[in-house]
Amino acid sequence: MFTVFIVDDDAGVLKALSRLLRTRGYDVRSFTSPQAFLADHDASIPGCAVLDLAMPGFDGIALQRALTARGSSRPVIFVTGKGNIPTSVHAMKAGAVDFLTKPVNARDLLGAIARAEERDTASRQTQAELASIEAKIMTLTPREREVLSHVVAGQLNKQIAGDLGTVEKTIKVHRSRMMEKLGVRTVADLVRMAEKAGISQ
Amino acid sequence: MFTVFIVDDDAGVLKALSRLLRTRGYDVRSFTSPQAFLADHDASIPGCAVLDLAMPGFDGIALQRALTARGSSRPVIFVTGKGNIPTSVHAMKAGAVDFLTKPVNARDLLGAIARAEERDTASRQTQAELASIEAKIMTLTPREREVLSHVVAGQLNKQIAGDLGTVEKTIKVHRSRMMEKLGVRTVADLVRMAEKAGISQ
DNA sequence: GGCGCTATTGGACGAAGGGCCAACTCGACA
DNA sequence: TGTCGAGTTGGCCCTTCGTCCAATAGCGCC
Repeated sequence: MFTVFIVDDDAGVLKALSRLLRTRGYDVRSFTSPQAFLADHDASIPGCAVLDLAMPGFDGIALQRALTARGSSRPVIFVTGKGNIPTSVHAMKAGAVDFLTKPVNARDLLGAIARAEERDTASRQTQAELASIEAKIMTLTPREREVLSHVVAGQLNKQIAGDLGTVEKTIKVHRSRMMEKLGVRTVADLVRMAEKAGISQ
Repeated sequence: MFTVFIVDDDAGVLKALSRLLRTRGYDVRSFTSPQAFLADHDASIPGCAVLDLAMPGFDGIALQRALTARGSSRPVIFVTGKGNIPTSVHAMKAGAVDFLTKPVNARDLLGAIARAEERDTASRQTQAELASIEAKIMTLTPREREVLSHVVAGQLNKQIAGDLGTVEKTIKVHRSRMMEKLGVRTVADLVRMAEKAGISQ
């Protein structure tokens, strides 16, 4: 299920868009103010935000920034009645999926939402992958982590032992347990996993 | 040296921007028509394009598309006197670095060009890296390439031999020559190189 | 003091990797 | 016909890796 969070201070727009999107199978949640949207916003729900640009006190751009600031990668689609080019460009540079002008064309909006969904899905997938890897790395002991970084650097057990001030035998044990905990069987898989986690770049 | 290719049908604008950019140390090349710019355009020169959006017959957006179509990743900055939001959004989605409105603010333009330079440098670096890897892979014999893909998949020599219908000894020879040609000494380095080249995803 | 976790090390053995030397086959090319 | 590159294989030897069994030592916690 994909949720569209609509934020617009115009109740009429909110209602019209909600109806359109619900008929297309989206779960819709409407908010008349940015504050209401941000309060208790659950970033873990797959979805995108459709934001009105011009809202009193707290415009869409600021809302986009607030989302980014709190680490949410929620895709954003802007909808505006009185925007200008610099604003639209700024929004796009800040990562907006699209920037539509009112009256909103249904096809454009649905297209933008489809792209937002793709982006959200992809981003969640990478995030989940990264989180899974980091969780596994968390289970490693400090020594095992050291061995990990030396192994992905391509060092031999003997060399690692020298660097860590111990003997090859000890490295073998750490290495074996580390591979076991990370759930990989070959060095190739280990390196790919480490690359995703950004180890030893 | 970073070159700024300016395309504008207004000679006055061309002259003014050229002067500004030259004083900032950029190499500037001016064109009064998209055709003149595209003719004999050398994509190997580090630089970015500053395009006027509204030009007779062949607008900036089409020019951006033409650049993309011919495989050039030349960063593009738009400058326009009479653009609209949908156009600016489209340009940004197509990868434009920035979309400025006339009269162009010098600081904005210089900022955009600085970002374009960063992007160009980064893109050229990745391209060069990729080209270097692909060149090395080109020197491999077909058999060596097969062995390469099996090695980065984490297979043992014996398993590779089975898959390729030969014996372990033969694989060792191919493997050794392959590593030698690719200039890597460890499997870890090999996997990282293969990842960049998009092998076995 | 005992328990669990972490780090350490030893011996032993089989499996796998890698280098060196040598040789054979086959198709392309001069 | 002879040479060359590519692919193939053999033997020999050394290094490296992985694993099993076994054991010691320090540290924090109940």
